[in-house]
Amino acid sequence: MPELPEVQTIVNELNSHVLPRTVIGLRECRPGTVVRRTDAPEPWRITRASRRGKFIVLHGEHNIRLVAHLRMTGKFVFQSAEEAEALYPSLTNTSHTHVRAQFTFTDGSALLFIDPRTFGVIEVMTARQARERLAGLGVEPLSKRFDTDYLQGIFLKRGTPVKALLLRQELIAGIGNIYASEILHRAGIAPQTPAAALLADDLARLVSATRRVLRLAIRHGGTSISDYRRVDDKTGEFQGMLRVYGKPQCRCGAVIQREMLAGRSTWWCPQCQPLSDAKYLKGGHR
DNA sequence: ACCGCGTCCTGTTAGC
DNA sequence: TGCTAACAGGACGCGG
Repeated sequence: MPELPEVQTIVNELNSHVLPRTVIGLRECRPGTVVRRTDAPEPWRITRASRRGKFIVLHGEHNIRLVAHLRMTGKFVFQSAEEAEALYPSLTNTSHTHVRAQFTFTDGSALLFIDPRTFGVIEVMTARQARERLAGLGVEPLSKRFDTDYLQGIFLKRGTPVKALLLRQELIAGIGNIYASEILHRAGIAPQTPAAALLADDLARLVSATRRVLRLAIRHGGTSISDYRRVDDKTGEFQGMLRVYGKPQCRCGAVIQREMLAGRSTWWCPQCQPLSDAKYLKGGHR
């Protein structure tokens, strides 16, 4: 589920509503959810949260970092001291099911890690280990390094459909299945287009569409398709601005097509994102 | 190097 | 209505 805009929204809300706080307990409610690569002597203070790709990093004293990945269905839900106390001592028996881990803070408040499909993980590690963990990620699509030159480099001689490459975290960090479709639609590029067949003009539109879509989505608190919720349990608002993902019809009137590409459902408008054979024949950039 | 597939899980929905 | 199968926002590892 959570892609860059959702993860950024969560990080922003952790920073504005939850952190800094001091942890007196990190309880693993389901084995395998919390991976301890270093000791975190409690209590310890979490000062702030940051994002790298789709990872959430919680920065703490004693050089401790918590690196969390929400995968498909993970979410953080904050409980004030009053809310947490009302449910004590049946901590797992909260109004939420699927609580996989729980942070308890010195002021009695709590942060729940909820994840029905249990793919999500929270890793406790040192700052150095965290750097290594995240070292393999590609450029941040909202950074200056993400430009047409960069795309040209990673698309060079690749016949892979451009959408499959947008999803590769070691190339570009943070784009997932929904935004890949939305970005390509706004760039006017068919998802099946072989990456190397994109022209300089296409790359420029792809860069600007990526920035535009991700920024807009962040501004609207992300996309809530089914179970994504913000830390305060509110929904995001970007789902109202989706143009192809899950849509029957494009605003241009054409019927939206759906196809499995690289194992993921892919949505596009055949009219706004034409498959141009002429481009392939020319091949390469420029 | 690349592709598709199965895998980790649970929940929801579409179809019979 | 009730059962079953397909599918779901992610990522990794395998074999071809």
